[in-house]
This record gives sequence, C-alpha cells and structure tokens, in this order.
Amino acid sequence: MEIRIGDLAKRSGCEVVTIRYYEKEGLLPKPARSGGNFRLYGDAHIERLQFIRHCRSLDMTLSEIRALLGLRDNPMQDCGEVNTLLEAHIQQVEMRVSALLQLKRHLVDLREKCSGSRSVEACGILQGLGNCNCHGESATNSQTSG
Amino acid sequence: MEIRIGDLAKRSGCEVVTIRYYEKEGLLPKPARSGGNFRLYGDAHIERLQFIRHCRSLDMTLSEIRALLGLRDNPMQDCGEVNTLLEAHIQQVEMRVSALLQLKRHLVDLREKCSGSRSVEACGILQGLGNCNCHGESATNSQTSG
DNA sequence: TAAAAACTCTATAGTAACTATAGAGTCAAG
DNA sequence: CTTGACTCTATAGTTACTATAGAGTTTTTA
Ligand SMILES: [Zn+2]
Ligand SMILES: [Zn+2]
Ligand SMILES: [Zn+2]
Ligand SMILES: [Zn+2]
Repeated sequence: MEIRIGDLAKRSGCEVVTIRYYEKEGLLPKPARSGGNFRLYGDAHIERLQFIRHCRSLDMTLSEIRALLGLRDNPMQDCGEVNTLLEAHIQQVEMRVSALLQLKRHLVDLREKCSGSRSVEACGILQGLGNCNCHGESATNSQTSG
Repeated sequence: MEIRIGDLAKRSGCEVVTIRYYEKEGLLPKPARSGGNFRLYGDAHIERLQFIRHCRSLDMTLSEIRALLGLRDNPMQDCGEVNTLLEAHIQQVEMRVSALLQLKRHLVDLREKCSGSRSVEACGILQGLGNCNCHGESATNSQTSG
C-alpha cells in the first residue's frame, strides 16, 4: 500500500512542499521511489507525519519534535524526558499568554485615548504611542514576540 | 545636538544593527553623516525610534508601524485609520490568546496521560501525540503560529 | 606620538518554518 | 498524441532581526 506525495498531503492536511521540507530536515525518512522518481509512502510515513502535524498544531518547534521523534525511535528509554519536554512547552505557552494579556491591556488603554474622529495630529492614540510612561521610565526591550 | 548610533541604541533600548535595519526598511530616514561617515542623529530621530520601539513592544508588525508612521507624517488627516489599525491589532492579539489557551488545555490533557516513569514505548503522552481524536477526526491544519 | 581599545562602516549569510516560483519530467485519460 | 494533473529539483522570498567578516574611525592610554 504505497501512496504518492499528493495523497499523503491530503491525508495529513499538510502541503506537499512541507512534506518535502520535513524530509530535508530529517524529520521524515527518505521514502522509496517509483520508476519515474516519484516518492512512495507507506503506513509508517503516514503515521509519523500525523505525529509531526499534531505536535505542530500544539505549537511545538521542529527541534522539540525532533527530540520527541528521537525518543519514539528508541522505545526502551525512560519516558522522563518526554515529560520534561512537555512541561517546558506548557510553561512557554503560559508565559506567552500572560505576555499577550498584558500587551492587550496596554492596547485597550491606548484605544481609550482617542475620543472620536479628529485630526491625526491631535489623536491621543498616536500621542500615546509617542511618549508613553506605561512601561516605566525609558523604553525597555521587553519583547514578547516569537 | 547630534548623537552617534551607539548612543541612540542605548537611549532606545534597541541594538545598533536594528537601527541600521530600520533605516534600510525606510522606517527611519537616512541621517546626516560625520566627516568619517558615521551616522549622526537628532531629536526627531530619537523620538521616531522610540515610537517604533513602543509599537514593537505592542507586537505590531513593521508594516503596521509603517502605516502608523505614514499617518503621523500627514497630520491633517482624519484619525479614523489609526483607530481601525489599532482595533485590528487588538483583535489579532485576542485571537492569538484564545488559540493559545485552547492549545494549553490540550497540552495539559496530554500531560495527564503519563502516570509516572516507565518506558517511552508505553508512555501515554507519545501515544496521545500519535493517535489523537481531540481535534475531531483527522488532523486539521488549525495552525496558530505566527 | 603611537599603539590599543572601542566604535562604526558595508556587505553578506543565517535564523524558523515554511511559501512561491521556474523549468523540466511523468502519468492517466480522451 | 496531446492535454492536464501531478511530480521532480533548485532557488529565492517571507519576518524581524542576529551574527560575521573585514576594513576604517575615534578615543583612550602608555
Ligand atoms: Zn484619534
Ligand atoms: Zn506604552
Ligand atoms: Zn510517560
Ligand atoms: Zn491532540
């Protein structure tokens, strides 16, 4: 039961180019090839790709996923590392959420500063963006982007 | 009162290379140069960079910031567009937060599935990552990354 | 005054996880 | 036998930077 890359893409909800990209990155093993040099995938590939996509839908990085796949490929090990990785990922998500919530409070504050349609020059939003004391004194590099 | 790029970096909490990058991207106008070809900045640059950094700390993209700077540079306009842009940004943040919260519930679910230290092969976490029905039937491409 | 340290310059490549494009080859149907 | 759908490789672009190389400038120090 061998399928081509387009079918694998449909089954996994993953674009064809992305599958080739995962192969290049070493997450998916190189599949067999047909006479015409087309990739041919079997059940193991399908399942592995679904695993990867599931992890991606949980916002894990490819490097985290690589680590999980590595553990999965050595099934005799203790699963403590799996727990550690998951725990670290949960904490990252929590931190990101609280950063975004703080950021949103700030944005909503800013929105209040415009009391209707007037000139850009007088708009409290742009003024608030220019000279702001909401982060403390000087502009800090408290980046939250990722 | 002209300062060099290193001083501007210190004042704005922004790296030197980033300042040059903003110049290349057209967010900061090209400054005057000294005899030795060093960039020389004045008050207008300092204020403009602080504006940019403030917007960045609110997770705005450079393209959003470019739009705001464009409005700021034409002060006679109606400020409706500023409001629209801010509103759209707030909504993006809200969507990202709710996506992350959903994701976190999922991760916490998964964490429950391991009941202590055993082999990777038997670990409920890895099994949960492999065959999961939590998103519905097949893996959907409900990506939340950005 | 000369050497050393600190700063600045340009240009280029790398990061993450893809997406888009060009140009050629393969396969099934009409 | 041609059309269309699919696949192949290789390369460049995306975002907002970061890192590096190699050279020139300014300031500090001996
Ligand atoms: Zn306004
Ligand atoms: Zn602020
Ligand atoms: Zn376990
Ligand atoms: Zn799941």
